[in-house]
Amino acid sequence: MVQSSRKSSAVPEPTIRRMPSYLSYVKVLKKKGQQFVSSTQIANYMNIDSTQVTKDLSYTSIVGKTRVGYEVEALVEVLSNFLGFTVMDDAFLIGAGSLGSALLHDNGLSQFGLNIVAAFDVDPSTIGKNVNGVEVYHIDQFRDLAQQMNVIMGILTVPAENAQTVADLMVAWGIKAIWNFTPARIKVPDEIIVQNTTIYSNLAVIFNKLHADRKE
Amino acid sequence: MVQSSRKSSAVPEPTIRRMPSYLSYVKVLKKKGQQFVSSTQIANYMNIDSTQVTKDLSYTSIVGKTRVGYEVEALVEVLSNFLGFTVMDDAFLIGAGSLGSALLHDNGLSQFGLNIVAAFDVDPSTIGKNVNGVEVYHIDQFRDLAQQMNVIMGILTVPAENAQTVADLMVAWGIKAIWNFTPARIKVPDEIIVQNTTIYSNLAVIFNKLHADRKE
DNA sequence: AAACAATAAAGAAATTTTTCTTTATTGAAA
DNA sequence: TTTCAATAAAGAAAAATTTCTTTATTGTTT
Repeated sequence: MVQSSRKSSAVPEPTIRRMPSYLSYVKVLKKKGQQFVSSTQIANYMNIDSTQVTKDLSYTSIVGKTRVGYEVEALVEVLSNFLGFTVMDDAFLIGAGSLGSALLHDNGLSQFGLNIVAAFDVDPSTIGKNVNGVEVYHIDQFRDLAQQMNVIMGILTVPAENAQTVADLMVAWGIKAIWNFTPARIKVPDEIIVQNTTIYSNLAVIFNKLHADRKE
Repeated sequence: MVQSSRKSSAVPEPTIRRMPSYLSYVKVLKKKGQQFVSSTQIANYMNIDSTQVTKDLSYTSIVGKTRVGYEVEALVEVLSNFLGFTVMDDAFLIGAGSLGSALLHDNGLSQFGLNIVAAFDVDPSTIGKNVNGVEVYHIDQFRDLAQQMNVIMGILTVPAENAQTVADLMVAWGIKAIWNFTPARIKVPDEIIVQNTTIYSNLAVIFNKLHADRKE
């Protein structure tokens, strides 16, 4: 079976995944007043090879200076832009349970270009509440609000068994991307972007390493 | 700069990362009473190539039957064991803020072999509370409890600026693996396993795809 | 009973990603 | 001023991962 593969971009996904960490780090340096940072310094922080950093940064417009490194301020600027963190995108969050409200509490998201404008649930005890400045509505109000609000992303934090149902609603209501925090794999039309984020994969990786250690 | 690379295992990490999803899915099938599952079916669910599934499963001990597939019950068993989800490991969680308590509320973790036995914080308003059955202690009590409890993993959900300090404590107190949910990159001795889990990487990937679409 | 179709498995090929090597540049030290 | 060392950048090589191809098997249909 062959999978349809939209050549997502010229930039390797591993590179994209490392960049937010570079950015976090360089922001700290900026705060400290450091003016230049070398690939070696970033690599040391990240525990990766320095040529990896150079190569990753070569996908952006920044150019480093031999023997000096990259200008910190410019690098923050360039990375933020490159990653799309400077233009704010609006999102809805559906499922205001424990994970959902943790995300609502995470003010870091807005720093990375994501603005959660409203949350939805079906649980009467959460509806009407205001979580860290975000109003929780009944899910039936989703459609009306979505049209008013020009929201392109839906954050899916409902129980796994409801994931597909809610995803279908999201698609019907015009969402472009779904950030799926449930372990369920949802089916959506090709043009909809889905990003699955499940922490259990990470747990598996840890256990695998722990186990390997035990065997050695 | 060359990085020390402990050849973590013979099994590719991407494979390890996909396996928990296979497991989740096959568990659902088991509940439904389905007796066999083909690589094609799993691949279809996961939206990946079916040979990928076959190859991934070949790292385990299971053997499929031509024209039939894999026995569901056996597959659940084999995958759970392979991933180390059947032996419960004990963990401490440090930082009982919004993300921390979301993790405490996630009963799925115990299904995947992780048992959070205690939580720690410095905030007087959370100390002494019981979150979903887990007691929250002052961080000073960490050492005593760690020795009593044979805990091998520390879950790090403190603010980024405290990550290194707390990681140092964890190491000093004999933890073997750190699951780092902060954006900070921590420095620990080589033998300590660190797994960084930051959701912002996923956000970057989504934005990258959204952007690519806009450009097309 | 024979032909067919769906599948697992193993290995080869292709692709992607990382690491290595080389070169040129430039600030700092001698 | 000259030499040295640290660095970025580009390209080559290596390694890892995914996809493709082939083969053998076996349930189902004719």
